[in-house]
Amino acid sequence: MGLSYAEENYLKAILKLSGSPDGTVSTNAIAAQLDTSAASVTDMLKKLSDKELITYQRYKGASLSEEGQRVATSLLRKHRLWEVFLVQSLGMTWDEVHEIAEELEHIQSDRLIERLDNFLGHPKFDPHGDPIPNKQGRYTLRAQIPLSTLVSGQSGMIIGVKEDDSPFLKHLNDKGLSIGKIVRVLTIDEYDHGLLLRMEGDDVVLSGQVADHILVKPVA
Amino acid sequence: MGLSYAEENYLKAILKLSGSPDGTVSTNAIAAQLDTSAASVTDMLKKLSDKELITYQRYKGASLSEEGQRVATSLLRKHRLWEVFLVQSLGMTWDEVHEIAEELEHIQSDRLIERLDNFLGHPKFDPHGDPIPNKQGRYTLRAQIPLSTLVSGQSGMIIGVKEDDSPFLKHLNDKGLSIGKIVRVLTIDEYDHGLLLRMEGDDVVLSGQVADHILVKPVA
DNA sequence: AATATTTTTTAGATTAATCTAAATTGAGCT
DNA sequence: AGCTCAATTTAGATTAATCTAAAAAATATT
Repeated sequence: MGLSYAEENYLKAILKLSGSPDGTVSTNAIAAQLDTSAASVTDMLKKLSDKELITYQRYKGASLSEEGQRVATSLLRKHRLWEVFLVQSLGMTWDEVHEIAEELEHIQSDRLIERLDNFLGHPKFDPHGDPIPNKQGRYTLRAQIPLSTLVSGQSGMIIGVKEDDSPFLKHLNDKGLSIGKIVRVLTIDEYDHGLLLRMEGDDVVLSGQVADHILVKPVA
Repeated sequence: MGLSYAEENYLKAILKLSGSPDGTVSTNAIAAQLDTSAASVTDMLKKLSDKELITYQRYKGASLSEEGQRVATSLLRKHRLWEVFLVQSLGMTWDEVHEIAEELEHIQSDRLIERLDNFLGHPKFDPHGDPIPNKQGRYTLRAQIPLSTLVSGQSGMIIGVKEDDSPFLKHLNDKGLSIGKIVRVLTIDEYDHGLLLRMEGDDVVLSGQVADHILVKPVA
């Protein structure tokens, strides 16, 4: 028997919040992540615990079991593969694909996903620069650091973002920033940490907060 | 606000059963189609009527409203476009795509569907030979007749099937029958109406019932 | 250590979709 | 017109997921 959308979303939230695949997560943190009440979370944690998808102790929080990790990682894999498809094949923009992938990730068919993976050429990263777990749930970690940590004169290739929300991604798009682009830091404001960047000849101004949420790979 | 999966499935069932986009459908027919109880159907018909997606009169049956037709046809469009994608792009077989498309058709995004349609080259028919409604809900009807109506010596190109269920499609696959193949009727059994066909040099035997569910376009 | 605060859980209700069993309606047949 | 029977609807329950408000446990503060 498959899991419900709700159950799957809880597992994803726990994986996301635990950061490390292991690690325990509080009821309130999950409630905030899923924008629901703590009481609902408690109910669901009991159910997931009964199904042995998580380890749960009253008042102590929850962590994914082996099986729970498997399921959650598989959802991540599906989500990210669909995002690649939407951007690469259908030509959608990276700021509009997240919500659609949020629905597509629940489609039930292992065969479909393996075919899709093959069709896309086994990509290792999604359009936001996040790594795509392989069939076994393993994924490469990429050397990525916030753009805000570069020093004046240094260059970096944009490989991802920390925030997934649409307004933020749209903001980047508007500035011409996207995956693969190489930027060079011209100046950094000492007071507010705002950046002046040069990208493909154009100069772009970026606030410190925004630069903090853009991930780059340093380039020689 | 979008509709629930359940509501969408009822609209699809009504469209399918009414044959002609108009035409009224009985409670029991819907219950049989969706493999549910008549009582459940009554509940749902009331709800859909409140939302003005159908016209419904107690004890008299239901028919789609303008808006209901729009929604149901759009579902058909999505279902069939996804089937084309699964077969054409991912290389799946026509007997395994129906159930997956059954899930994919509920994904909410008009932009996604228009992009997919474009990506696929605006196909007019799905892998089962069924016409794909355009954005406005209109679709071409193709001159298609059951294989069982051909007479001895006549040839036809396979363009579709009446049954969508997997065992049936698998059966055809096993016999080497698929969309686009041209078959010639060699003999027809007078007693049980079984057929002997020639296809690409090979001879294939088919029961009358099966031939009745295969759609062909007569070929000179 | 005792108290105050925060977090989490329990209790009790609600909504959507479904079920079974019983009552009602409509249609066909003498 | 009256009767019978199938089709349909109503009544009353059930399950999953959610909510609010109140109680209980854990944590922090004095």
